[in-house]
Amino acid sequence: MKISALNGFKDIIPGEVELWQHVENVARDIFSRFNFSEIRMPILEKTDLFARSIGEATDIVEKEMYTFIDKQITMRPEATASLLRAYIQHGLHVQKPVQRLFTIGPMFRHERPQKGRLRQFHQMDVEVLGTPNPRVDAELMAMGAMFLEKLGVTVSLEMNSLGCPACRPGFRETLLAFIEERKDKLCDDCVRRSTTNPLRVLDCKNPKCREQVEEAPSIQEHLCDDCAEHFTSVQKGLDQLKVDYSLNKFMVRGLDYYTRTTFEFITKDLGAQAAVGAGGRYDGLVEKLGGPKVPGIGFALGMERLVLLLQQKEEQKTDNSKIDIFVAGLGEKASEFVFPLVHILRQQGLQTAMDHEGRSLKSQMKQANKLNAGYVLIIGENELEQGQAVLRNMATQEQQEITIDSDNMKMASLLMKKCRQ
RNA sequence: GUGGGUGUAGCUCAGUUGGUGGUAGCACCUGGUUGUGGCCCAGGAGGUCGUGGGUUCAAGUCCCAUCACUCACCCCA
Repeated sequence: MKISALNGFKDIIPGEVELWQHVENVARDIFSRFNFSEIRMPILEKTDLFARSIGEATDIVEKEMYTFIDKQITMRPEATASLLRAYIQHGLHVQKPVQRLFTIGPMFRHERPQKGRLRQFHQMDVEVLGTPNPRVDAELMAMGAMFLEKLGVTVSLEMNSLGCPACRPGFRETLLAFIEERKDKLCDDCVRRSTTNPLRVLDCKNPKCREQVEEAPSIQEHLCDDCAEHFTSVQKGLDQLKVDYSLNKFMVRGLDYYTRTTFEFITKDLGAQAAVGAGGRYDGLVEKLGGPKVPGIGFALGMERLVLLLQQKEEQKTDNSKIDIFVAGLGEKASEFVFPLVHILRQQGLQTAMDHEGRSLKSQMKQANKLNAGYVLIIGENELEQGQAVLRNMATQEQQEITIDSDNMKMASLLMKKCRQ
């Protein structure tokens, strides 16, 4: 029986991994422009951490976590909880009143895989801890937009406010009353939601529910004064930074901890998985996890989704990988001479390849061509006897004779010069 | 957890009413050039037709089961 990877788990093989590196490189570039520092956390945490942060009643905690039951530890289903745990544990709030952190890595959720959704998936997670300032909300969204634009994916930004513990319960009641009136016209899922998470009825995909919900009360009109002021300030900030966005009173978020600002970067090109990035404010969460009473806001980008979008955009990304020099040794004697020389070239910093299979020169030339080598150094029995090797420039097809020096270091520095000029 | 679709070479796919697995394309190897790449030409290698049963003289093809993949629902990045 052939062994294959687990369902929902994927290898990222050469040819594809370059795109991932590209996404990460762009992210690190943009995030550092915004003064973010990287943090890396372990993948395993105590189960309780996620139960407390994400919410006991959410699907993620109820049935999607990879948990070692006997040890009460869980592979993280998202990054925010772990990041906050590290923030609290190391007292990062004392070192700096406002922390701007990001992390990149795998997350695990036992859901049924589909397009843009795997059981092991990768997120880039960005968090700002220690400031309630609505400008930061706008700044974060602007950074996300800048990153996605730099990558070259087109998305739309949608924003909403979910209020705070002062105003959301009131809205919840108003909404429940509205739902109760037309319960018979909603889908089964929505009837269930009305008891588990009424806000979720607002973003049901069912067209009939959408129709019903059209007239539903808007949370944006039920915010308390503080939340309303925060909400308008965020919008003002986005306007100042010239970030395109639209308000979506139906957008709610799945995780319990969100307060006030929530947002999503949405694409039409990924089927059911519309969100390539999403997040929001979570002002009570750090305290809830036993940390200082500090507000926070953050968002996550789904890397699989970004990579899919990039793959769709340009069918074949031209392979730019290139090596400096291919050393072709012909015959056993030459191979023996060439073997340590190649090592010196690598020590000197040249990307160097050679063949170990004793293949013909023609075959080795083909390999060199495939590797996109800048130069090929040809050394066979003849060259060894005459003390002259051939250096071929693959682009210009020009060849020149190089004196073979028994001192590999001298030979290497000569080749360095030739190859790098 | 629920529903639909698909499983043939490393990849993309042909395969007729059941009648011997394809000179198919890409990729790989060798040769055409005593020791010189891309293009071209010739040749080669590569398969338990997802797996296990069943029907039949005969199954890649029909039936059942199972596994995997995939899309969607739920949920979510």
